[in-house]
Amino acid sequence: MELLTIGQVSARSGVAPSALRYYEQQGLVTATRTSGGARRFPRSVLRRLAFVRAAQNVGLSLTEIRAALDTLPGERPPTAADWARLSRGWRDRLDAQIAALTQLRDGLDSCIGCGCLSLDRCALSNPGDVASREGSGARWLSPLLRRVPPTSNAG
Amino acid sequence: MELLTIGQVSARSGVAPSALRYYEQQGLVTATRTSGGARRFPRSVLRRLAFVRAAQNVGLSLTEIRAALDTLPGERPPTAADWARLSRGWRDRLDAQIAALTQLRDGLDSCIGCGCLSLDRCALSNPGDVASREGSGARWLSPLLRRVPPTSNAG
DNA sequence: CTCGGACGTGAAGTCGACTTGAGGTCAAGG
DNA sequence: CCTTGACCTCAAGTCGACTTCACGTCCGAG
Repeated sequence: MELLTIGQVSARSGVAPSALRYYEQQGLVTATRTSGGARRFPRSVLRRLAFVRAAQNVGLSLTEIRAALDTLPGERPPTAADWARLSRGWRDRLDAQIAALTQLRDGLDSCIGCGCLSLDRCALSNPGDVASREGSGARWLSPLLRRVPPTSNAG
Repeated sequence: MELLTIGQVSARSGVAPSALRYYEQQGLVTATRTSGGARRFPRSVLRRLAFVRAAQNVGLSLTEIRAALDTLPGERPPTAADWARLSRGWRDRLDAQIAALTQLRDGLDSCIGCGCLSLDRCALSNPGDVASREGSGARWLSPLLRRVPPTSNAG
């Protein structure tokens, strides 16, 4: 069994068929077609999906993930080293996210006592001390802590 | 100057007028009206907005924030202790978020070497070891690390 | 009296990552 | 032959937190 149906890929990866079709549309995965038009995925799609999943957890958008995947060789199958290279940059991202959250928590600790919540001075409502520098932008938490895909039924 | 116009509130809080109208609609803030129909906000709205902002940074949805705000007394103006009470529960949330991210990062560290990215075993693509337990749900990172409001122009 | 600017409203649009729905095809089994 | 189930496509819907738009109003200055 060399090629997988969309149902098999879905079952093995946990990614919904509709999401797989969407991913194909977005160029994140590719599939050949049977004479009848049904998708057939190579086994390697599972690793690709794992990468997508991991990248999402780190906070990358599908666009960014696509860009990363596009740097894979293409002729030869990607090696472990390829995957490692792609995910190396994530550490910084995670470190930044953790730092931002930690700062927020520490701000919380110091704020709980006073209940100040001053728009200007409180580390909670204005973390990173970035506020009111210029009129235009970049207040509050930078877009470091971004969405992680909503896990539909774990609410 | 006891009451503030929407423009003044916006300028002092960094919250766009459209957002302020939206917040009023959602019951997050209240405003009286002039004879002409223009909103007039009490100064206390600034503290409320700071609270909203902080709660968003911690990852609460506006619905949750509204629920929290609804527990405020209402007759008497909220005290520092009130605000502190509301934000006390956030620490756990932040701790959980930090823990999840840290776990993810540590998984990354151990994965970068091998580049495995196995759907089943890799801590990166399958953090928390929750996977493949049951067929239905709750794989991947739980919805702990959720959206932080998109900071419009800080991209 | 007119103009500009700040404000009002309700409806519709935006973004990301999908899901849902309607309607159709294909292969296997009874 | 007919059904069932897995698959297909394309369009539209969903969710959250807003923004944008089109159009109308109020107020003070000139």
